[in-house]
Amino acid sequence: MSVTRTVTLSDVAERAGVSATTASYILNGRSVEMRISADTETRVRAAVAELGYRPNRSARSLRTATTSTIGVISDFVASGHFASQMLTGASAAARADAHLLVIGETEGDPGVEALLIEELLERQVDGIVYATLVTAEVTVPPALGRRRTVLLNCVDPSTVLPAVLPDELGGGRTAAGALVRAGLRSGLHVVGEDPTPNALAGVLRLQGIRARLGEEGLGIDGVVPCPWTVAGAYAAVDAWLADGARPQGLICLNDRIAMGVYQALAEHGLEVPRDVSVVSFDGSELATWLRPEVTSVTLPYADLGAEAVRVLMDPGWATTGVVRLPMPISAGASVRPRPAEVPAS
Amino acid sequence: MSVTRTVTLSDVAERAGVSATTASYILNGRSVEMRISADTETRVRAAVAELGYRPNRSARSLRTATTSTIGVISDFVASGHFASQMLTGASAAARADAHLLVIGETEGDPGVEALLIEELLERQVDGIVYATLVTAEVTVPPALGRRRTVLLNCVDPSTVLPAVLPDELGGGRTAAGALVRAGLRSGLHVVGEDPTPNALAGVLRLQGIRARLGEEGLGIDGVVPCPWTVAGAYAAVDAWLADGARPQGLICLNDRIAMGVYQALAEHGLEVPRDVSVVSFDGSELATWLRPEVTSVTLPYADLGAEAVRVLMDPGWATTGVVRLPMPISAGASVRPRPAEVPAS
DNA sequence: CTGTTAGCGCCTTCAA
DNA sequence: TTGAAGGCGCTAACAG
Repeated sequence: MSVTRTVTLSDVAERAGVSATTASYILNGRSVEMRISADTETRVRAAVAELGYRPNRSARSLRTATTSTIGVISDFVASGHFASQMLTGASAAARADAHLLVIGETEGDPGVEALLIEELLERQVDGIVYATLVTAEVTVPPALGRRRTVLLNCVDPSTVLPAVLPDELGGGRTAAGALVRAGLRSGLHVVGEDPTPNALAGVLRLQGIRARLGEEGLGIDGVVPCPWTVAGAYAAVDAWLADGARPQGLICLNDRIAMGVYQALAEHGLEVPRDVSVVSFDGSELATWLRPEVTSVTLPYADLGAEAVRVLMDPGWATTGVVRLPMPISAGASVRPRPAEVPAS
Repeated sequence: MSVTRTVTLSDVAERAGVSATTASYILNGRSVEMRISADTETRVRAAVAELGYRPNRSARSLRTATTSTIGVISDFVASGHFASQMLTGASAAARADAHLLVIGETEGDPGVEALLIEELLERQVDGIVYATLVTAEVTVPPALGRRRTVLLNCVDPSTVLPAVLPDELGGGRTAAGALVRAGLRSGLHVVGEDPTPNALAGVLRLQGIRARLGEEGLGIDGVVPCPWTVAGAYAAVDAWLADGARPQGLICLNDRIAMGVYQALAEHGLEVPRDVSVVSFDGSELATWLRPEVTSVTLPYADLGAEAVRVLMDPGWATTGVVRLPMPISAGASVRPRPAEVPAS
């Protein structure tokens, strides 16, 4: 029942009858390079197992000035309902490179943010991922200039820092394309409106939608403005329908809006997709919960997180620029197939 | 344009014309205790600012054997849809104590789990929070025995480790109480069934429901078994209603089930709460998205996370035992008020 | 009140 | 192929 003292590398070396140097080489996978005898290696590894030796990273970090740790600064990503997938993707990518994530959630407070960045820097993280819940333009704190940094789901026009974000423009095109392919040519409306000043998603999605429709000589008949919430969308669309609107196709700027739209349509006896085709954005679980499941252009959160970490680790890091990841469409049953296609044979 | 060498404590000391010891005392807030002159302190702080000094935690950790870092081992918490709030709560509580969180998401793989625990231990984390997405019984890996550990949202019957989880039994009572208070005395059914073998939530909620109803001389008329998903609940309840069932009150074991139930009820022309009162569990955002908003017994995720960290930091840690946090009810409009109450005046 | 000294555990040149 | 020695940056006795 002795007090369990920490087992150090020299304990292992002693036990194996070698010097700490030799043990260090072996444990760092340099035994071949150092041409260490198989026998020695076996003895050292045995000693490690018997003693339950575990390297002390603080010591190693002090010596090597690396920590195998990546810092994540985020506003609300961790708490976010599905943006937390960014963390998962990042975590998996980090692990693939034997790194761990230290997270600092700022809850949107610049003071907290500055504090947490300082905290990460003191901890000697090998790099920092600066993530935002909402795709937006930001100005990163200057303190980050001193450490390898990648922006996740945001861009800073004032720097050349690498950034990873979804291809919202392409996503907009994809959404519109789904309606075009279904043969819809009129009565097309967008539901939702850009909520925050520096958010990018809404603007770009709308732009993509217009571009794609334009290629077909089409356009949207209008935008039903509403907040990006279920209740907000319901209220706006309910009033709009009560006013006599009879749309053919609705593009909802996110899945929550789609849910509100479904509720409003039901209220007015309109059925999806029989009376109205609906397409949406996010590709969240909510999309699959609706009846019928809504076709949604997916925000590839996990991929974004993983890619950000990959860029961070990449030697060519500095010249990466802005990476835009595709937004795949997740097909539901909310778009009425083109009539001609049904009896195709 | 010199190469920016790391600024060390002795650089600061030199600049301020004092020894490193003195500088260290000052920066660790021990200047009063050490009765250091105000003038000296001022000079040191000025030097820190001028040089942009930032302490190196690796060195400090090596010396003090503490890291101001808490490790979190979780299966799917980070990616989880709303359980990620546990992380937020934990993060906030940790920050309140100047700690940061290092997360290791295992994705349910025991091999990965063992690896990540090792990784955390090597990094000398001050403590470990072992969290699960689903409230369940687990067996924690033995490696955790060597470090201060708290279980979050799970218990390990084979150990005396402190655990923090929701009071599901009380939650069940609360849910049933909502229906009792509304004057419902018959036609009460539970929707959902325990999905996984070691999950605790379903069993305890049901038990709480039965206990509360029992106090009123009531009972549930039956359980409509179904998976804890929207589609699963819809299918089960739709079939059940088609069979002629006409319930008065439904207690859904989670919010997704409630959504499926709403869909099925609508399909059969039944209105909430006019025809059927509905109560549910989770208190997720989804609950507020339904029309009418469903009354839901809330899983206090953020509190759970915060409490786990608090327990971990507590000196009396070892004797904490199992902490059960209350599940508050979030009132919606899905329970029909007792008729007598309407014309109360 | 402040400075001197001695490591924390590990990696890595250098010498053997 | 292995060992001895030094130091990463910081803290904490112990002296003055």
